[in-house]
Amino acid sequence: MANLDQVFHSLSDGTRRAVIAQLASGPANIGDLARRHRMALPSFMKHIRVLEESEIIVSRKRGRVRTCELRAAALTAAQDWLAQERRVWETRLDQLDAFIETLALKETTHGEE
Amino acid sequence: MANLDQVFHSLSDGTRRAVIAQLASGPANIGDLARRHRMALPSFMKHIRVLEESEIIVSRKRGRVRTCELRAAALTAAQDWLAQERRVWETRLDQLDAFIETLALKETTHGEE
DNA sequence: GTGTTAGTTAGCCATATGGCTAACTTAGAT
DNA sequence: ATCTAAGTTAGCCATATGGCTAACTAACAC
Repeated sequence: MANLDQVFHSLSDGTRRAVIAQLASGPANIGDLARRHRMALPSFMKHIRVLEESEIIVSRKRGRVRTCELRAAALTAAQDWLAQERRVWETRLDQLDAFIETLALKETTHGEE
Repeated sequence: MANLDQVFHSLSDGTRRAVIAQLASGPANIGDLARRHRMALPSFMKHIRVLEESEIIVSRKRGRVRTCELRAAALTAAQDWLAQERRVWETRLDQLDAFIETLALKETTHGEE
């Protein structure tokens, strides 16, 4: 299962996010991907490996070309974590709102006494 | 504005994610936060600084205690990026489905000829 | 078979990361 | 005025990161 540390680490680099964006519109092989990022192949390969270890992409080699493909599951894990935290955060703010509302109400009541 | 590199980097560490989770249910001061993570204060402070530089939290000091609070905007930026990529990804899969559907239809038609 | 092409491996380098201790600075408490 | 508590700063250390070049391997093209 995708490890959040690795997934978020993968996402923390612009080159890797660009690769993800490209793969979202369909599989591609490493050469094509690398050409768009002015970077030596071995450097680029490190990014591919990071993405692969975090299970954001999978790749397989046929002949001498390796093609990469996006796996959505890891990204889903990241989204889920964020969504959950947002839920907690928003619930709290709602309760805070409600609390302030009751305070305001009381003051009005007092004011009318 | 929150920088995605920094935001995702912040999220790539379990300690920092735990801090975010705690702050989602309300502000807290650094001492309280640190106590839950068996870690020397200066080490913990580095995490706080990372979170602050990525604008995920803000903090201010009153007297000698510093209290931290979550800022949702940075997390929203991360969520938005993920959502956008998912949109591209899913659109493509839908089109792929549709394409396969038409293929299947054609075959059926041919079969009936 | 000789080249050429697509990846890969090995290894170098500078900087960043994530932990620590020790020593310092204030702010409150007595 | 002292003592204590909450942060902070400085600096050490091992490892990770993100880039590079050079040299190697394995396919495909002629």
